[in-house]
Amino acid sequence: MITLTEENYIKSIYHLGKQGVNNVSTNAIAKDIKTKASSVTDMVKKLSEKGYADYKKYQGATLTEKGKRVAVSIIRKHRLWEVFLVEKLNFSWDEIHEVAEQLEHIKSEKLIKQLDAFLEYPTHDPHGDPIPDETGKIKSIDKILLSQAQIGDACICVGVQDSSSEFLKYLDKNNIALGTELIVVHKEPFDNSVTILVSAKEFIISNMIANNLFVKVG
Amino acid sequence: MITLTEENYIKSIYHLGKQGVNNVSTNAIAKDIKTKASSVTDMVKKLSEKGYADYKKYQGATLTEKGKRVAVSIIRKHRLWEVFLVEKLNFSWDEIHEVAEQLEHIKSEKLIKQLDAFLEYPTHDPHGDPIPDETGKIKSIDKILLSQAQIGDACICVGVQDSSSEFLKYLDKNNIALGTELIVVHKEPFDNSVTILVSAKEFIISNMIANNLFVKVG
DNA sequence: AATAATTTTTAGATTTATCTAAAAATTATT
DNA sequence: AATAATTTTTAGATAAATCTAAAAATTATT
Ligand SMILES: [Mn+2]
Ligand SMILES: [Mn+2]
Ligand SMILES: [Mn+2]
Ligand SMILES: [Mn+2]
Repeated sequence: MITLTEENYIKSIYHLGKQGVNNVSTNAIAKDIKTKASSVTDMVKKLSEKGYADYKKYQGATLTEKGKRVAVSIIRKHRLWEVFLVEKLNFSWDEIHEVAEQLEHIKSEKLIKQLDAFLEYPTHDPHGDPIPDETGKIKSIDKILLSQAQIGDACICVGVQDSSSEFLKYLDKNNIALGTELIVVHKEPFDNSVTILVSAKEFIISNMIANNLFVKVG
Repeated sequence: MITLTEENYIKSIYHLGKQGVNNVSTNAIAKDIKTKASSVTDMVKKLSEKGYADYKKYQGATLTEKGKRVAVSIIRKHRLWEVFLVEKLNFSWDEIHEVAEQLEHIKSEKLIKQLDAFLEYPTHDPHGDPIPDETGKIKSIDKILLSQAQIGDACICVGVQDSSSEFLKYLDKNNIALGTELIVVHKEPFDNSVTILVSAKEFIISNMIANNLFVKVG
């Protein structure tokens, strides 16, 4: 039996492990989960005992294959529920994450299988993140951060790095959604802001925005 | 903040309070929740402190208005989710209860409002139980147990008392569903079994079955 | 290489929900 | 009314997840 708390730690280790180092530090998990390092040490020991993680003192944690399977399964549920909320219940993309954080822990094989079918096997969630298939396979498209695009590049928005409500509302306000086409007109060396051309209008976005928006070039 | 455990106790007190006495006994709750009486005493004290229940030592517990509102809200969620599982995800009525037990605790006003709309404001769940409206109002139809029906009564099945998988599968196997029409042909005084006429065929059901099937006469 | 700063772990408490065993109160039976 | 049976409560323990404060180990800086 795996508890909700254990699931959240596993998810955190998975996400942090993706973005850089394999051995995820105690402090990194603590910050992510909003708990104290001492609590993380305890939990990471438990996950190790249960076979979900490898852990040696002072060396951080990594997920075992078993742990990874759990992580991917939770992420699959999370993203399918997000699709459901947007497609079927008319939520907007900035309102879904918190609800999906709860729904991802519902335990029923059949539920998620049927939900997947009901949504007609979506491949990406409303934030552009790929949905792992039943076997845990994740096929990610090649996307780059808008901040990495070159002047003259014609891009399509395909995802967000940060899916906080504040950031998503900013994009809504400025008519940027997934699928929106844009051209990089100028990159200001001084502050790394980017001038983009969206629906025939020029528009300047800060480096922070450009650093959180994924695009596909070409 | 109300915990999942507190919600389950409140739901139990509500259900037990309906079926008979107002002051629900410690033992009754313990049996229902599958816990020990001593645990119930502790929790009932806490619910009382938090204003969800009235409790005096050795006198059992009743829900306050606040407690009742919580109970009805959980029941509303439970039943809406059951409708969703059957109508949208092709679950059968004997598979939904356990999943709904989990889903009923998801916290999001908008979620349940939108789900209700998505399901087109259903009035009853797949077991024939009424779904409380947004304000908490429950309009129940007048139904009786089949065991109470008289010989010659033409009935329509409208609900089940017991919604265990075993009972529901029994009904499925014998082609009895909500909406099925039947006529009471005979009531055997010796064992209280009931002979019914369903789709032009006679069929004997035990008293136990007749005691768990709700019908509308006329 | 020694010292300082930071990170991580340990030790001990706390909170929530549970349990067992015993005591107290209530209810039923003689 | 006294005794027996049952129900309910209390007292004390336990498990999960958290916390604070202090100790230990690691990493960075002089
Ligand atoms: Mn999300
Ligand atoms: Mn997402
Ligand atoms: Mn149910
Ligand atoms: Mn039901």
